[in-house]
Amino acid sequence: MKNPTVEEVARECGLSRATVSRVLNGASRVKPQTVERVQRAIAKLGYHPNAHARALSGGPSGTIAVLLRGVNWKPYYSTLLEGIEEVASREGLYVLLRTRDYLAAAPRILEEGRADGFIIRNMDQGEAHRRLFTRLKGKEVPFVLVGDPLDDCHSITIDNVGGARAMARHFAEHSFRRILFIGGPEGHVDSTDRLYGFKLGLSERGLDPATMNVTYGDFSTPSGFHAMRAGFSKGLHEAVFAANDRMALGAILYLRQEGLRVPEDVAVAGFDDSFFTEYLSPPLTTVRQPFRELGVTAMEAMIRLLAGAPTRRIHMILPTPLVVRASCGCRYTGHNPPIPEDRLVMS
Amino acid sequence: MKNPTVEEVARECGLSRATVSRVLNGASRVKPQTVERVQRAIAKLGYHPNAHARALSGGPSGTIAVLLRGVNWKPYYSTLLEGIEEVASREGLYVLLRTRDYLAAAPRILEEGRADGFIIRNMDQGEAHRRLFTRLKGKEVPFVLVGDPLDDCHSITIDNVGGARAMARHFAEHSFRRILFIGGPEGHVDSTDRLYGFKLGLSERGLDPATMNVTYGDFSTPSGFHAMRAGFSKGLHEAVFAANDRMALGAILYLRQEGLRVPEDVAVAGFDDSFFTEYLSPPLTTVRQPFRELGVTAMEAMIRLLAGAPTRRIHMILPTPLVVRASCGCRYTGHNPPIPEDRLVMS
DNA sequence: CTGAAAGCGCTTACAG
DNA sequence: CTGAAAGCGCTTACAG
Repeated sequence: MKNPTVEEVARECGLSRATVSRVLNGASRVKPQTVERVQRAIAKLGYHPNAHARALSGGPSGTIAVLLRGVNWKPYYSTLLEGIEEVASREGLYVLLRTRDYLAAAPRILEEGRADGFIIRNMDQGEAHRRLFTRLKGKEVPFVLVGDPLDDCHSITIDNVGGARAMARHFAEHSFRRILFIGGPEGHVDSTDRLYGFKLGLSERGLDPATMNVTYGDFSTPSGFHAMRAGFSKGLHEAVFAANDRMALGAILYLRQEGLRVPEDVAVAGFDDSFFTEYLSPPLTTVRQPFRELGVTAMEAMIRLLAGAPTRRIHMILPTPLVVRASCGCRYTGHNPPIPEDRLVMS
Repeated sequence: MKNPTVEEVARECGLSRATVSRVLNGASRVKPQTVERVQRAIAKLGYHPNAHARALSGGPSGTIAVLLRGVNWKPYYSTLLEGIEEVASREGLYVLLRTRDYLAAAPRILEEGRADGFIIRNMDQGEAHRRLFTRLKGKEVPFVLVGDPLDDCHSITIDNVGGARAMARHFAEHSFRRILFIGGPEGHVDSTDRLYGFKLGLSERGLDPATMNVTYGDFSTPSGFHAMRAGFSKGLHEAVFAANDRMALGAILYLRQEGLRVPEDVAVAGFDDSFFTEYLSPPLTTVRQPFRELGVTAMEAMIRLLAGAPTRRIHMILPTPLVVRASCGCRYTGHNPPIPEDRLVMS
């Protein structure tokens, strides 16, 4: 059974295709009466405009391409996408998701006219990204970056520096002296920013960042384990700040293996506030990343760009609150035994 | 700068649009020489066929709609999508992802011609799903179900029954007698199947399933905690099997609070093999869900359907291996301290 | 406020 | 093996 077309709607209500099309698109200069006639016919026939015909004749495709780096899918992408979809669905937009070698796929998506805009998780491979961005600008297709910001692009970022800085201050309140920082892959923007913010916070409290030890992992739990061991060989630390929660977990596993108690012997903190942190023993002190808000904000920015609004660069930095639990040595009066609802449901 | 069109490619190589179009689509009856001429022109101009024009004139849209229930995003969706994308990108297909009220969105996606096929996570709301499936069949748009199978639809499922049954047998080897099953929401297919399989396994080993206690949660960690408490009030159990890992975690948290040791006092097992299970103390015995394979298999089935192949119903059930660690009382010689790579990267 | 007509960029019988 | 022409379903100046 074929879909009805504008033609048939027009016949149904005794008007022309042009008129039907007009009421379909914002009813500019159409008699209210006529609008109603058309709408009745549309309802009666169960008419839906064909997306391709629409896009081909100059309209928008109604879809936004979301490009995320997919090597090692990250569960937080779920939350990010949730935020993106929340806004997209409200605006009647569709999401074209691409996580596999998206740098290669993006130009095709662009040239084939499949997306009205792009939301891109900018991370490494700066050169290749640059080329993509230039191309997008050439075509005047709007795009917003999530993560690593660039001066001349719209971007939504998380306050890595501020979060780490707050953690440093908290460490200072505990009067920790011998501190270990476990970073992600060397050169990774997020990790670098967190290290920077952490050092900043330390010096603000009169501590010399140079006395701090630094080892590196790759954000995975096992790498945290090994980075902790490497740090351990440089001497005993009172406190460890890992650039993400999973490495913090790895560090805890190592300390436990060595018979050290957390936080009595060594305090540990992470970054992300992943769902499991509150169930660790002790519950992990960390920094919360607002993933859902990141998605919402990025898509809202996209909506504004699509509306052809201002040329002012959008540069937003979302706050990253400190979440103090017990692994730093604080007394945790929080939700363990567990709160009624998970923030993140896993099955 | 505008994209080149077939017209321009045709002019460039001195041929007609028809011919160019032919080499674009499988080069049926075109002189090899000509093919080459056209390809050169395409390369020279950096030509990409417009997706909408193509779809409008009878071709495929090249996109598959993936519908997942989004209320409470589940991290395992990341892994499922990874599998789907792996195959999709290999086949040059795009993924239109929808997780928000997809039952309402699906008809629009269908009628607007946005997808050549649908991959749908069928779970609850049977009636509404049925209507959607009928509609899809009416339009002859192929779709494959992931999860709950239906006789007259193509589907890829996970062996819930078999996995739970294997767990029951394992419990029998431990000679557990007083057993508690913690289910998901009552009536939830996955949970029901796991309960069924578990009972099956017990009776196969000469144990009477009727002696087992059952309490229910909603798959979240806190609900596992409370379900464990509810079970506790029915007497002491030697072993607990939770319908997923997060509830198993909740159960462990409750037992710990009560001063009971796992597995010495109470053995605990879960289902899913989520990333965190191996880092729990003790590492959790569970059943592995092959999420990536689920995605791969579903998309591969879609490819076959798109190729217009056989009308035989596709009904696949993927195996769910038992993962024996320490929480059941077995000696775990596995990867803790952690293995070099996470199966699931979290930040 | 409404309609007839051209055009968006492709594909596919139909001729040759 | 190749080309001229019609058509996919819509939108948008251009007239009126």
